[in-house]
Amino acid sequence: MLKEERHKIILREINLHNKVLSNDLSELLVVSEDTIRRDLNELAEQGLILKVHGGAMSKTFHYPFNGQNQVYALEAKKVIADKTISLFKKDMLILLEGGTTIMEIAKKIPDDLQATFLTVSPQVALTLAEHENIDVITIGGRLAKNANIHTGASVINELSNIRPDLCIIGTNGISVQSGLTDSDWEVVQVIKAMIQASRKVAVVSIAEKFNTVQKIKISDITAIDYLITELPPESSVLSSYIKKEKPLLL
Amino acid sequence: MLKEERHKIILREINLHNKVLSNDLSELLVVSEDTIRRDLNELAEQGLILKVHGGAMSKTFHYPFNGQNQVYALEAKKVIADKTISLFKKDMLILLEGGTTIMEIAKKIPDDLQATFLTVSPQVALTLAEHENIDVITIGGRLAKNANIHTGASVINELSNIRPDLCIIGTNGISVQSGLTDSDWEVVQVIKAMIQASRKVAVVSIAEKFNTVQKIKISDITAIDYLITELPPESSVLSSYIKKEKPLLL
DNA sequence: CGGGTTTTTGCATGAATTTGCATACTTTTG
DNA sequence: CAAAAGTATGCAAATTCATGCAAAAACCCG
Repeated sequence: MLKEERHKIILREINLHNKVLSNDLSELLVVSEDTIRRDLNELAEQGLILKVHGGAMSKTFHYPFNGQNQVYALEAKKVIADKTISLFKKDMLILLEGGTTIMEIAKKIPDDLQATFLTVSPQVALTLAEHENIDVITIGGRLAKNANIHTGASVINELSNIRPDLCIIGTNGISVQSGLTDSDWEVVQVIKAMIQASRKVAVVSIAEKFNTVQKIKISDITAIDYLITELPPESSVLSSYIKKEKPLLL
Repeated sequence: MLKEERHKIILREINLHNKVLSNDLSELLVVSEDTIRRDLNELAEQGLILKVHGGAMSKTFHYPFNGQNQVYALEAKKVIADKTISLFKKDMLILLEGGTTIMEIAKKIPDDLQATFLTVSPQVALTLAEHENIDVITIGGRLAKNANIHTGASVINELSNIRPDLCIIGTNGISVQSGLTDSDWEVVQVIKAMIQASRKVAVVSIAEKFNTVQKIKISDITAIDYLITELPPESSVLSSYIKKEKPLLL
């Protein structure tokens, strides 16, 4: 059997069934597993497949949603992401909302972090799934078209049954007077439930959103444990948000 | 024996079997392997064949993966998508699984269709959300990394509480003997529950997957109402799958 | 036909590729 | 954390390959 012939059969198997085990291939092609491994490595180097422990997978599944439009204030959001990730510890149960800032966080999570993530956003779920060592659980429900997060009674209900260590929400409006605000009633209900469920709440927001107010109130600032922006904690914009040392600035 | 004559025979052999071994050719044509090698090199230079270690292979057979990250057998899947969409009617409740074929369906749904879609795949959910007039409900759960669909007890449980009009599943293996099969236990449980929940079940699969068997059984062919491939319904490959006019071929 | 030229062929040699095994190492799993 | 499964690495045997060369065959043209 020619090597290239094996390669074709392997590619076919993967394209047909999305994944293969070295074990099965070695039986199917009647060669040693070493040879199969060498084949898989070659195909992976050519970028045709994705090598994983014990076999290989189709690349097709991974990240079809990368062609996103440009993210506004991307650099600031990356800074926020790094700060936020410093809160993540091993074996934590972490609840993530949706939005572009949260997406940056999901992207930048270190590959060696072991933790379980819950999210109401399909995009965030898919991004999280790229990291080997984390478990991803999606809280399903009606997909709100504008925000692309799951909403509705079932989401609220599921949230009432969990108790995450930490919850990260990106807000639409934040001000000392009105607290956290948003413009979509359904989304507000979900975020309220998220805050209610979690032991600690972190709000991530670029400085530009500070002192803006939307139509519907989510919560007071006092309910927030961490407030994370791209600015240094001692920044003057932030000082007015602090009452009795809460929230903690990062 | 003239060189050109040998070349013709070699090309015929390759077109016939898609590959040749230098060894076999040397016996067949009663010349030394060196000569065969020289022949193969010449043919390869003319771009007629693909020279590989130990022999040569057909060039045309060199696989339907055009670029990288491309969907395998995309055209076939688009044909399947069109056929499948013809089953969708106004106000239906339709349950979709995941996978590249289902993704093509999700993309091609007409914008004027009013219906509610349920899915266990974040990718499918996001794609569906692009269409104005449909409601999208994600069934959440633990995100299985390899298949990118939600699995686990919560998914099974949620599925037991709904009764969709139609369920579309893409299978991993399908054969008359073993029915629908897959290689991932968690995924199998979900698909079983999907079939159980739904009034009608449609299976979509490219013809290439027919008569392949994976390790875990999902269901018998008799549980399927519609079987949709890129081939015309009268195709001979399909006839053996029909017992008592079920499933209906599209 | 025939002699010179070109092309083709087979062989020898050493180099390169491929494969399976042994070993030590890493990852996964219960 | 220990057993099991999977992986990387080096190595040796077998096969295949490139190259140079000389003999054989084919070709050309008068």
